[in-house]
Amino acid sequence: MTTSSVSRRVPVQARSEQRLKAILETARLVFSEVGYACATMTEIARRVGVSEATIFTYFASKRDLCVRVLVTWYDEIIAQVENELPLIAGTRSKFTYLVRTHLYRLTVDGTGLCALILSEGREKDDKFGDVIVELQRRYTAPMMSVLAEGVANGDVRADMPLGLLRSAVYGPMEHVLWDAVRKEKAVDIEATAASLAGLLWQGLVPPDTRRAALQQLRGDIVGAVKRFEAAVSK
Amino acid sequence: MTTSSVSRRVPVQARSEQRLKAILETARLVFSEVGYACATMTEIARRVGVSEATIFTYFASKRDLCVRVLVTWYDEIIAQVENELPLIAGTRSKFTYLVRTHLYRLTVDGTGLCALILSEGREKDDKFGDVIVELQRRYTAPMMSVLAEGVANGDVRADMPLGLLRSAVYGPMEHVLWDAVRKEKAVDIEATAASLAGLLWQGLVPPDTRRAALQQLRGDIVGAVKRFEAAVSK
Amino acid sequence: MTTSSVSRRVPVQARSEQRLKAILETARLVFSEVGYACATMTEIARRVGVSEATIFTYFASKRDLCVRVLVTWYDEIIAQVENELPLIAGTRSKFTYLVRTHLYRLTVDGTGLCALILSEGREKDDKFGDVIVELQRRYTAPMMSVLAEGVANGDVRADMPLGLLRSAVYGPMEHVLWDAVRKEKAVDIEATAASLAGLLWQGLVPPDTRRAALQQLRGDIVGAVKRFEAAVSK
Amino acid sequence: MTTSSVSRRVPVQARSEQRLKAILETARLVFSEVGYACATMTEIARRVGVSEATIFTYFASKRDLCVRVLVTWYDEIIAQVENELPLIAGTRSKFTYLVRTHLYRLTVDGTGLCALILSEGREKDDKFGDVIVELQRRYTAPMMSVLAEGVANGDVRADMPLGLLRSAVYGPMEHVLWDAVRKEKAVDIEATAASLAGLLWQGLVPPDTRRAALQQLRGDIVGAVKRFEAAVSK
DNA sequence: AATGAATGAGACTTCATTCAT
DNA sequence: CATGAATGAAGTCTCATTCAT
Repeated sequence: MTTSSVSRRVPVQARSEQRLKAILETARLVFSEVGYACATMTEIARRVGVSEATIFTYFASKRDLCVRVLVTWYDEIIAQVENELPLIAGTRSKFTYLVRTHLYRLTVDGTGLCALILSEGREKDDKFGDVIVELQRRYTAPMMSVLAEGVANGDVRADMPLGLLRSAVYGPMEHVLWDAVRKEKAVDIEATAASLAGLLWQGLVPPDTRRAALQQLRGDIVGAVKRFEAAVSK
Repeated sequence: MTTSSVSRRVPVQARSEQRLKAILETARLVFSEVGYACATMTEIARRVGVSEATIFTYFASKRDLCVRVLVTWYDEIIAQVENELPLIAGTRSKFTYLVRTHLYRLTVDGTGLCALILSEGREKDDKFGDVIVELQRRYTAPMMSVLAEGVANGDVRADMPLGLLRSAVYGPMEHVLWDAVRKEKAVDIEATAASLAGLLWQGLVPPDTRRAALQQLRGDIVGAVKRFEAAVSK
Repeated sequence: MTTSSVSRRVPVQARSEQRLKAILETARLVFSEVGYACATMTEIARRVGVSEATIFTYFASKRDLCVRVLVTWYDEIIAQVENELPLIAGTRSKFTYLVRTHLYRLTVDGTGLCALILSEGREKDDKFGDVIVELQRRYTAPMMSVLAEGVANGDVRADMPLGLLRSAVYGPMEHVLWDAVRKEKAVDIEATAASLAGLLWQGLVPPDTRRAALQQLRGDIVGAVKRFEAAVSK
Repeated sequence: MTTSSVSRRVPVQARSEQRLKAILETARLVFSEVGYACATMTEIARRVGVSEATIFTYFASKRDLCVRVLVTWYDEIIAQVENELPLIAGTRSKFTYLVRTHLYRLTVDGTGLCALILSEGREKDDKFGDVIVELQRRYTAPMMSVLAEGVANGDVRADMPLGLLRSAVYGPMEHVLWDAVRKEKAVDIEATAASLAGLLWQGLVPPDTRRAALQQLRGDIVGAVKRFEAAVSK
């Protein structure tokens, strides 16, 4: 009311876009906090400061709003990763980066969205179609690449399906965060990320690394002996 | 249906207990499938083949029914573990057993209950009071003991909080199963359990034990060789 | 259970009658406490210590039970009054007796039944038919007789319809008791009865009896004196 | 119906306020007729001609609706009395005015609300908190003042607690009206008010008024005699 | 006679969604 | 574009009542 009469020169389109963003952000919060089923359009509208009807001029339905929230969220984080990951070298470094980033994201945005995805993503009557599955696939793609790469160059064990490795990586992180939320205690992201990355990486490296190390050691010794014999025989 | 037409000699009490069990089982299914909020008494009643009102003669409320479902489920699995675990010797064997059992349970009952617990366990307005938290604690107690024991006797790394280890263990399993559910493909429990247990265990052992020793040995030899070669080449 | 095997020689009929009485008494209590609508068969059954179904073998319906409760209650009090009233002589004494008795009854049984009658007796869809009206009529009959008698012999004012007098008498008593119940404070029946009876009786006596006579006498004397003075002063 | 086809120029706001009033009025009726427990939102909605849900956009709950009905009703009548009472002089005139006004109110609105207040006001589980008690207090405040005033200046007997006087005053009126409702016959308000006020007032005046009249008479006579003797002795 | 079990009908309440303005 | 108002559909829960045993 007060605002509209004074605010000049805000292009019509812009106002709409701001509003759209506001709704998306608020919805993200609300869905995060209480889950899809318990979230109400009334609450979202109230927080944004518009009427419920207004939301329906931007989004066709509650479901639609939720999907857009998820897509937006994923897009942000995927973009970030796609920007930063290439700057990092080494399988292990990349792995550690992804772990930290994931943990960071979840912590900042609450685990709500995560829970949302996990909870709602599994309904039989695929309320959200395959949207979530696809987003999840895109989101985990970089990690999958890193792991695949690792497998290829021998940094990562090749004796398990990649899918299992992915679970072994993402599972703990979600678990850590739910724990944190449940106990309402803050997580020391950096420390946790480092610990988890360490533990997981140790689990991920080929179990034969030690044998390999032995092989290498033997190679070294054999080489040294050979060189020694060569030197001696001169 | 089948029963009702000829139902003879079903002792009065028995009928009631069967009903109770039927409701519990059906409710377990329904809650698993769609979560607490989306599950409806109507649907549960429909599947059991009774009127909604009947359910309310057995359970005071939807919440009550759900709590009883969870308690029942946990009680079963906890009992099983408490029976079998003592028969197993060795930290690693116990660990592997617990992983397999957990995986097996989740697979058989669907991950629904698991999701239920994780989703509903985190609501601010503790709809379920501390019931869930306590159940969860009892359930994970054996694993925590095994890990603690391992830490004590040097089988398990001592450089991380136990809580983190727990997350590192349970997280992947849930993840694996959601994946399976999402893709509606069966899980080869034995194989998956073996793989996961292997991977996780490798992550759990103290990073410095044998490998570090190997590294040191190799370092020593390489150093010696170098010094020797240097001496020779002079 | 325990009882039935030992209790010998209680004639079948008697057991039934005891039970019937027990139900009636409990129902009276419950209806008194919470009113017809809020009273539940479950609660009554629980207090009596029988199953709900049992009550339905004694009473056709909740409504029926309630009517029987009222009839029983009225019958008791009506019988009492019909026994005692004839022993009392004098309009005013009878009046006072009735006031005290009414107050006493209501206080002992709680005002609940009274409220019940007043609340439920006025429903359009005469749930209770004319049962209540008729009971009420029988109950107030003695008081009406006393008042009519009083009017006949000049003890009670004749310038108002009897119905109004009845209201003037019973209204305050109910009011007093509701007040008491609302404030949860005990009523000093004797004192209150005396006060009320006094106040009401003073209102009931013909306004013109003694006072009017007095007025007239005074008028006469004053007139005579004036005339006399006038005559003298001339 | 009539409105909807042509509804022009009904200001947006107005429609809503009309609705609110319509609901309040209808609810007042329904609650009056059948009491709180038996009144259903369905019935109220049906009579107003809206859906049940609509009512819930105006009132948070059945209880809320009922409270608002009561408050509205009381506010109206309290306002009226506070306007008119100061214009009247003399304890007795004020008393009579209040009796007539009360009777009039109750007759117009039915005694239903009154019953509602009395019935619901006494529930143990203070469904309505102290709302009713407070309203009742405000409503009867003017009468209490008048009575207190009367006691102070000797117009009203001082030998009973005010509370008892209040009961003696309000009780009969409610009784009269219930009678009327039960018999579905109209009440001649003016006549009944006059009669009741007369009867009650007579009960309320100090019982020694007659003795006072006698005293006065004797005084008159003694005075006259004195004047007579004085005249004679001249 | 007594009852355990079951239920139909209906209560209040919530909420996503529509629509005229 | 924004919204006040309205609502249908559905949800949880209550309770008097029935019936086979």
